[in-house]
Amino acid sequence: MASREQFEELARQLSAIGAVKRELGRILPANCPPGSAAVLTLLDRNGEMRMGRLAELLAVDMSVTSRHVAHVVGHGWVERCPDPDDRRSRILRLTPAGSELLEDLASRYMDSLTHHLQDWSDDDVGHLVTLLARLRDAFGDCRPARCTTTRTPA
Amino acid sequence: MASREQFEELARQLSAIGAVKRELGRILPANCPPGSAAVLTLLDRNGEMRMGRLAELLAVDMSVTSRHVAHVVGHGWVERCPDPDDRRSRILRLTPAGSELLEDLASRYMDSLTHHLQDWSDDDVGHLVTLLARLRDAFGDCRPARCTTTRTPA
DNA sequence: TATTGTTATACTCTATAACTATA
DNA sequence: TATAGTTATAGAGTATAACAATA
Repeated sequence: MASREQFEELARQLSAIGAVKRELGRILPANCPPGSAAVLTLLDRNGEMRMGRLAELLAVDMSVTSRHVAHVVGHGWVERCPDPDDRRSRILRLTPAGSELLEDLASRYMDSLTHHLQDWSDDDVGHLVTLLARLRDAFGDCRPARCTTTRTPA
Repeated sequence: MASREQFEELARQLSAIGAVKRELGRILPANCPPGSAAVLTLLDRNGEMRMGRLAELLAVDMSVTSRHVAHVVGHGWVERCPDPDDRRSRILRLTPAGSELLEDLASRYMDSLTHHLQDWSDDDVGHLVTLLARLRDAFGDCRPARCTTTRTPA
């Protein structure tokens, strides 16, 4: 188990890493904010899925997911298909235009990261990726608890 | 130099780590949003400083810094002292109340991180902290360029 | 009655631009 | 004329709550 000082330092570094996230966000196309990029990436990685599942992967409330999805659907990057098994639900699927945009995003990330991480070895990046994945995993489904309380029946 | 796939994966993990940051943000006291916590932490770590320097450390525009500082000053956690060397400038200094709050924040981070990172070794955390610091460093001062253009003289 | 998803509203964070006061 | 900092305004992200449609 790590020390208190280490945990404080970790909290600090996580706060500071926001600058890197913002910088990577700035290289995106003007009509594709980071939230949209996240949706497209997850659909590409995990295949078609329903809103609820996407909200889980994004680790945000479904209302937030709904807004992000509305944006990418509006741009033709994702389509919302009816779910034959449950008519309340909708299946989200990447369109060819969405895949094309993802290619563009990958190039942009590549450009920025090769520029900033010139002296990083393959192992350095691999190690960081592994630790970040492990950290994310350690927090599991950490979305705020939805208020499931049915209005007091009487 | 790392591969394109690794860089894509890094971009993904950085996006996903937002969930961890949000979760850590949720454990803060209601009157202390993450932006305020960041200001207090930096003043604690680096000692008193001017607005411009703080903006640099936060890696955000000075207008953003100004808002955050107004909040912590409003709560009595930081004081803005006149700078004897330059009357345009103000020196920011942590107050005793600010130091006290930082103690509370450290406990909260400690609680949450010990809970989530139970099976992490000292080395695991140390390694992650080191790599995050190096990543942040690789991006240097990545704030958006201020528009310094003097209105076209003619 | 519970669940899936949407919409309305509010709050935080960030950026741009215009402004004040010094230098 | 340039710099330090503030304020006004706008856009993106997220959370809560109320709602509609379906299970």
